[in-house]
Amino acid sequence: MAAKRENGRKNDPQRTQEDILDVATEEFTTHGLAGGRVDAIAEKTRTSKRMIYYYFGSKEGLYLAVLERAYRKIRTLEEDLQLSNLPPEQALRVLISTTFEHDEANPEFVRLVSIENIHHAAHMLRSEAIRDLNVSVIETIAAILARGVAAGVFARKADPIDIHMLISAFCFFRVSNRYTFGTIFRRDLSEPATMERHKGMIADAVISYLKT
Amino acid sequence: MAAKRENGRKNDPQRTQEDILDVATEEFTTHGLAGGRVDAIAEKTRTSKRMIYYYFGSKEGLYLAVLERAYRKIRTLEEDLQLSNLPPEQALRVLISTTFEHDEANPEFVRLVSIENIHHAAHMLRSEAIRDLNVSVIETIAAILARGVAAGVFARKADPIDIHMLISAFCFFRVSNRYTFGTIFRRDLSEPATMERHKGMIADAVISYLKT
DNA sequence: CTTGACATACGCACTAGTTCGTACATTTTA
DNA sequence: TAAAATGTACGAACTAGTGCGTATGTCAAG
Repeated sequence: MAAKRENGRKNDPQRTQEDILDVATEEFTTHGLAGGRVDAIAEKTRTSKRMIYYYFGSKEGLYLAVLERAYRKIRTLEEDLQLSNLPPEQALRVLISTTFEHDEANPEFVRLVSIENIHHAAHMLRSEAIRDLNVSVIETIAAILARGVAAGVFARKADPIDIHMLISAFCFFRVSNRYTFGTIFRRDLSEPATMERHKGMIADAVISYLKT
Repeated sequence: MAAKRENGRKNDPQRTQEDILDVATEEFTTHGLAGGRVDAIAEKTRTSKRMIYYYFGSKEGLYLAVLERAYRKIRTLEEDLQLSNLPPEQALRVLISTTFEHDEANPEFVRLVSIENIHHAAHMLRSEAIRDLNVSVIETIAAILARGVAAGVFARKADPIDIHMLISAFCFFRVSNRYTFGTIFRRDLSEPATMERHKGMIADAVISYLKT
């Protein structure tokens, strides 16, 4: 919006807040909630610590803002996916691909969710915006499964939430457990060839499961 | 080993250390490494903070000891599993069942691994004991897969580490993401009926994948 | 179009409380 | 008595949060 002038201050609340959230996301995802330092965030910001408290009230408030922004980002990406035209099997493959690539492309989000689980999802509980999410994915899957069963391509009547979990678990784990898994098995999970193989594997596993 | 006498102190270093480790495990798994408080651990212990530093040197030293003990506990459990007598498909089902139940029975372990991943597996790297683990599982899976392919029951030549990941991801995710998943989908993952269904699902998914 | 009043945006430097770690004293065991 | 094990009390450093003063933008009155 407004260009930055050389001399003197230029008020730009929106940009200041975005800047704080960017830095805070980085800090929290690499050190956790308790491990993240407000002073460290302040230092890496264009602005000061005082501003963090001015806008977000507390460390927890800042963390919650980071979490909500991360979820909001996803929602926008998940929405426009036209699957009802595709045949069931192909629709499912597209959905799985999308989930896979999404987790791969958003490790900060994956890490935030991991952190939330360590804290028993305490902050998510307080945010209605977040809870109401993800439900759309279930409806999408339910529709695909129903079409598949009706068309006779899927033999098994599976629960859509279970299927979502089967897909999500694999895609999420690849990112969330990248470091321990990589260390133990000396394997780089972010290598393109490995990624492609894994993407194919989870899709084949889900589909062959449904066909049996 | 040594019984506790009523009057006066009874030196029992082993027991003291075990006690500290028990409490520390609880503290770290519920608050993370940075969030865990040494003073809180000391208070819940039969002994004092001084002893924590006497035996473990530092907070990180204590954390590492907790981590190593958790891994050691697993190794002992995983060893005696006689699968080479069973037909491949059944052997795989037993292995999957074991993994599933193991993760379910050891949420502290799952949480420690999650915490390690947030810290980029930095502590695991420094512990040789931990790195050399898990390799036996891969050999077990490799043997089962080879037998299955030879016998013609498995059509697909899969990589054992990939298969381990497919299994492990699902079992791990159910426990590690219990809170966020439960919150979003209002589903209690520790319910017996749900557990049984999921255990069957992951086994069926892996096996139908290999048969395709 | 200038001036001044007021709300919002911002920064410095400080405080109160916490947290890891230790010096020192003491007890138990051998 | 020496060595190992343990308890108490304290300190140095860190960390979340704040008091207070300043800059900037807006809008209405002159």
